[in-house]
Amino acid sequence: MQDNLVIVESPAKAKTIEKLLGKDYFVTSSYGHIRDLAKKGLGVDVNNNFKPEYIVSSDKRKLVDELKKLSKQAKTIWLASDEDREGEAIAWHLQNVLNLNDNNTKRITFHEITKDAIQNAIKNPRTVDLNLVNAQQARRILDRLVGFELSPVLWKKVKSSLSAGRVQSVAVRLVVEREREIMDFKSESTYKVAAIFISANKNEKFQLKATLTSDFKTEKEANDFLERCKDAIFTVENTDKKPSKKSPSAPFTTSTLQQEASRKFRFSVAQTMRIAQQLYERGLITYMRTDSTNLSTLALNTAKQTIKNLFGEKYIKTRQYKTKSKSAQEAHEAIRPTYLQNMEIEGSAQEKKLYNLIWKRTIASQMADAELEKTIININISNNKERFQATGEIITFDGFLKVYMESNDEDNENTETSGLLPALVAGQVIVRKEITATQRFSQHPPRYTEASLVKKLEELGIGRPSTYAPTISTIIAREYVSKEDRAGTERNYTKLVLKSNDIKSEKLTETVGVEKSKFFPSDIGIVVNDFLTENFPAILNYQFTAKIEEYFDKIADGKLDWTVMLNNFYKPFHEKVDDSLENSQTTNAERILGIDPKSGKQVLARIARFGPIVQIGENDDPEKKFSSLNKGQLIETLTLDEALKLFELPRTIGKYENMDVVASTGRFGPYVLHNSKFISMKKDVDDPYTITIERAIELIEEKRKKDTEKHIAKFDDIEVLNGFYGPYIAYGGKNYKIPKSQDPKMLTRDDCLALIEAQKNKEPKSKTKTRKTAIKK
DNA sequence: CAGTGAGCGAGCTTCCGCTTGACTT
Repeated sequence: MQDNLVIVESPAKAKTIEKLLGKDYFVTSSYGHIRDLAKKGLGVDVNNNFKPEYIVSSDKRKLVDELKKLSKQAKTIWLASDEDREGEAIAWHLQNVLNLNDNNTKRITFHEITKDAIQNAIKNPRTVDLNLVNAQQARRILDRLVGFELSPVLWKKVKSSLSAGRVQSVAVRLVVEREREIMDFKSESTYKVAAIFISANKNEKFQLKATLTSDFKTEKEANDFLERCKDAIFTVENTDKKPSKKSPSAPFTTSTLQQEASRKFRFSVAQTMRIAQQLYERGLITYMRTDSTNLSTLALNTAKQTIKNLFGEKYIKTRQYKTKSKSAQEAHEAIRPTYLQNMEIEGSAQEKKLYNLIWKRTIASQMADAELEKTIININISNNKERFQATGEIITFDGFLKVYMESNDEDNENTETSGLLPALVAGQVIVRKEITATQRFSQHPPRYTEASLVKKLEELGIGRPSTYAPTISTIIAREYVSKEDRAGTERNYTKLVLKSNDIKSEKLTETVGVEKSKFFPSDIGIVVNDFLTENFPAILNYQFTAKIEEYFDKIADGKLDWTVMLNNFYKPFHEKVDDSLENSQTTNAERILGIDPKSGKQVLARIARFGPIVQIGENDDPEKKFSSLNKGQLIETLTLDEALKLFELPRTIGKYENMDVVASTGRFGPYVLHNSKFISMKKDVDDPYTITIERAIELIEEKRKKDTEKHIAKFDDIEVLNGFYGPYIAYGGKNYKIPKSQDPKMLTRDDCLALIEAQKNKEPKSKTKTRKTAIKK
């Protein structure tokens, strides 16, 4: 056993550091925090200066025993957890739980895993910084108090098992408020005018695209303008050339990586993190949970060399990026390839893609600015005060654009910029070839994607790199929000075209409102948000986290006592909790929609035990009827007509083989019911309100055919079936794989039994798993 | 899997941030 025991947070990091430190050091890891507030109850004694009750979590007990043993054998213990608030707390917990002595325990930190940095750290040890630890305790305890006092209020006033917290509740608020902005949004149309000009001289050939600098509100105005253009003379007023520059973006942090992977590859944030973790564990990239844009000197030098080799000296520009977020704790580097000279790696398609993206972003960040030349040509209209403008942009030096271009959230369809413009001179007359006025509609603010929500949270300083993905999972798991697609609707628009001396008006249609993987709030999400913003505005305030972070900073600087800070927060907060438990209304989002013309009874929408419903008849009406809302419908926006339509299902549409055929919508979408068999309707093809008996029979027959194909063979109690993932064997309620080498049609009973036996033996030992990720009931 | 929509009320639920596994379909 070595004399020196070094404890870091992550095992992958431990491995690299051990290599750098040599044989006198044994490096191991704590796997993050080793203990936490007690799970049962509050875990904090609010009447005794917020004394925390810390418990080593069950899945860490073995590890802690191991660390205890190792620390007893070592002469010196080096606590090398991260340099931030959480890392300091980990060191402190280790010291306490492992009963480490002050005289042989040393706290070291480094933000670069290089031999120099680590040896330097070893030379300059310190003791655990209790102020920083206290800032972490304050953070931890405040989050516990908020979460564990607010959630029970929701259980009582809204629905059991709900949750609230400093981070998740604000995330939900963002989604709900965006949806409300969209509900209130009134789309307005304008007429945008674009023209194509050609030369007045027949020997000179060019086409110049230009747009009018102002829009028209109505079709009449646009038409009048085109009328005037008929006789107008178009003259180049002036041309203007301006050089401009584009600079590369900073290297990746967790959130920018999530955003780019989402925009470029449509990865979910969890997916991105999973892939990045694999790259990290294989030693291919630096740590993937970071808010730092910092690059090590080693990385800067390798980048320089790599750029020089690939593109030449003039593409190099060494840059050090300042980390934007104030809360940045600079414990890590930016996310970058460990070996920048490797542009590509081996691995799965996804790993290759993500790695290459990280490589490009890192290399680009150390490359020269791109140089552009922007040309603007203003075109005067003889009988109009408006003017046309053509803009062109050419790249005079590509610089970093050679490897990387950041994607944009908004698809900016309106900005039309061409490349090189024809060389025109002021005073030159040009001729119109075509002028069009197209009706365009203003768009509602975009719904959040996973990545854009993360971006927004980061801007507000809410959440940390390690929690962005879990926060998204939580608000989905609680069913406050859902990630959905929407088909979009058709919209008519008008286009006026002036060609020669005719103005033609065309009626066109376009599809609008198509959504892919966007966040929509649920009814329960809306109710919970409204309740919380009404009763606990301070906590739901977007600035709340930023404000308390200032206090945590003061605690870390030793300028504020953490218990004083907590007391100042907790007293009014807890009073509000008590007051709310006592006095606030329980809420079920009830909304009266109107009167059912058939029965004359009241129609009402509300949240019931299993979700949102509409109800015809008062609560005390013994003949009241219910129906669930369809997917995508919200209580807040449901109309009386939509509500009544829900009661048209289930619908008997006819008979087949002497049995009723019923169309309806269930939990899994629209279906046809026949002979007590359910057959799903085809998405975007069938509609339960309009489906005919002929089409229903088609579906029934189709299903039957599929079912017969499903059964490949049957031997008494063993069946060979065709499943979603291919053929398999079903026996005793369990499924077994069929190796690719065997033809499922040729299997005998004995073959099957052999396969079953073979797979039974290597059945995995069942481990008890209890993690918060499995939140579903 | 394609329903229910209350009801006695017991007993449970819940936070945020550090870390990796071990589940399979």
